[in-house]
Amino acid sequence: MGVTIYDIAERARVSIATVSRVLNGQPRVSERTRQHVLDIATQLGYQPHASAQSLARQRSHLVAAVLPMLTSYFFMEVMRGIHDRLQGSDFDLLVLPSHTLEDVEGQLERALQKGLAAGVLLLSTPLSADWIERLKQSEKPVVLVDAFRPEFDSVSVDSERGGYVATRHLLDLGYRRIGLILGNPESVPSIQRRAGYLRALGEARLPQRDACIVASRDGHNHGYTEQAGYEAMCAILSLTHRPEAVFAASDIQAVGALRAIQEAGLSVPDDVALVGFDDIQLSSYIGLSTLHQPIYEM
Amino acid sequence: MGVTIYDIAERARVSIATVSRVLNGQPRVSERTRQHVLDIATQLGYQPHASAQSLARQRSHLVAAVLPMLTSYFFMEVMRGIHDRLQGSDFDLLVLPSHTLEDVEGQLERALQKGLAAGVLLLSTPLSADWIERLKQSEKPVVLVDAFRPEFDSVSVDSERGGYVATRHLLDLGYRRIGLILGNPESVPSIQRRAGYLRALGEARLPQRDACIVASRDGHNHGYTEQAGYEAMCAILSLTHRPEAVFAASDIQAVGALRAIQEAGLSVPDDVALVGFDDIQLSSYIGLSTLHQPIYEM
DNA sequence: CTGAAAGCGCTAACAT
DNA sequence: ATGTTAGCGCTTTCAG
Repeated sequence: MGVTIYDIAERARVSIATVSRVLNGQPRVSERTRQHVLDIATQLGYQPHASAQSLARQRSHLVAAVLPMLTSYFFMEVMRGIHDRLQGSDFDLLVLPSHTLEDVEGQLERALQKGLAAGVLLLSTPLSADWIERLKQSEKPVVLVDAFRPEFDSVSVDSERGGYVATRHLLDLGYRRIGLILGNPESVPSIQRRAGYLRALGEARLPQRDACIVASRDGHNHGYTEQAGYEAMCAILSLTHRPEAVFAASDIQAVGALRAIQEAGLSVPDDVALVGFDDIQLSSYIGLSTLHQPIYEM
Repeated sequence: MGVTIYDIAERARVSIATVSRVLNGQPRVSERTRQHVLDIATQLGYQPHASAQSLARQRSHLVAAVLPMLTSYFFMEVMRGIHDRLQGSDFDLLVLPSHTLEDVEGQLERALQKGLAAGVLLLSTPLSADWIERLKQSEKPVVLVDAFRPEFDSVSVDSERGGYVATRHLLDLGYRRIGLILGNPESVPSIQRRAGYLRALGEARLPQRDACIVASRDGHNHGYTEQAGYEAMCAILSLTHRPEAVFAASDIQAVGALRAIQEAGLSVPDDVALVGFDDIQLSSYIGLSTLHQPIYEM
């Protein structure tokens, strides 16, 4: 069924060691046998057995990425970024997505499993002190994306900037009471967008009212759902001093928020201005600013 | 560095065979030793070596998914679908994304590599007769998603329906000359959306003008880019009988198309109506209709 | 119920 | 330049 180096060795009348050397491009082989072995290998359609190779070499060619399923745009961009850098590196990508925060631990466990991945990528992943310790002791290179810990190499996505820009936009339009709809409060992008939002308000010397900030506690998709947006907007609409404008941290939540506004018999933007974090429009602001070094390390 | 079954065997004063049996929940072990071994295993923080296990068992716990990077929405939904069904199956997902059609072959090769993946998932992937043959001989279970070949199990995404609904919508609004902007013509979703578009026109007994259908030949992201949408719209605008409405097969292309319209000094929808395949809005139409059986097979 | 031993396919000393 | 051999960590007969 599967062609092994033994099959090649037999046909080529050499030892498996020689075959291995040829296949790995090692020096101490005569040009003649090299060609011969190579010919037979292609002729037989040989493919190395990935697991056997990993076991013998004591290292795999897989990179595990633990990442939350947030908005599709975010997810896709991150995948694209990783993929582009993995191109030609002969590393393959193992994705360990997490719908909820609870999923994360299991996926981290997976990512650190012996003999599975050579390196670990953590995307927008909240880490407990406990896990930081385990990651450090894991011997595997760990890179954080869209999060920062002094202990690890990291790459960041400027979610803070996105939050700032969107809020600033509303301020420029003249709105003063601005609400904010976030995903789960522990979610890294939420924390950052919130920071950007607060920075914009601070610069405008406007009061920061906690009641205007509504984060979702629904764990599903880390709170980045239409339903979460709907509920958050309902909460905001019921405030005494209702905000004049609302910034939803993701487009999917904006859709839910819009529904809430309409059901309340209000209109956009006359009664309440609504700015979704329209992923496509704002894409230019989100630019992935990468630190290349860590990637090459793996 | 890594705890092996030898370490456990030594501490537990049993053979590695027994340890293996316990760890695999096999029957012929006394309850006493079972507990003992289990205790020591957790105490030592044992984790099986993934590659060693795959090699010995002659099967891996990985599923390879070859998928094109189309629109983020499509990508995400598909990932979500796969992930949900992989949940609890102890299979992990290896993603092999393709930016262009040329990438696909390399990824297919990867997916079929010995000892790597236990099963292969092909998403919206155009297959040559050559590859169909190789896939059939690969011994691995192959499942097609958003594509159909009698040779394999398949799951479909109703792109045809999406194309139909969108076109129908424009017809209902009274438009008669409707243009269509697609991704690469070979791309499966393009083919299907085109079919849906044609069906809608057919039902309305309207002529099908090929000039109104513009597919992208830019391989990048299979033609699903802002630039491709822009160019396609430019081509459409230059037609003698310019369409009154245009349906772009993806939202990202619609953005490019919009830019083209504006640059031409025209307005939407007065001069040209534009319907993007707004992923969020149409999400209900795209529903993944799944065939569960193949998944369980793997 | 448990242990010894033979692989799984490949790599990497260590010979020759 | 090439072959022999001992693992890599785990599973799985086959004996007992």
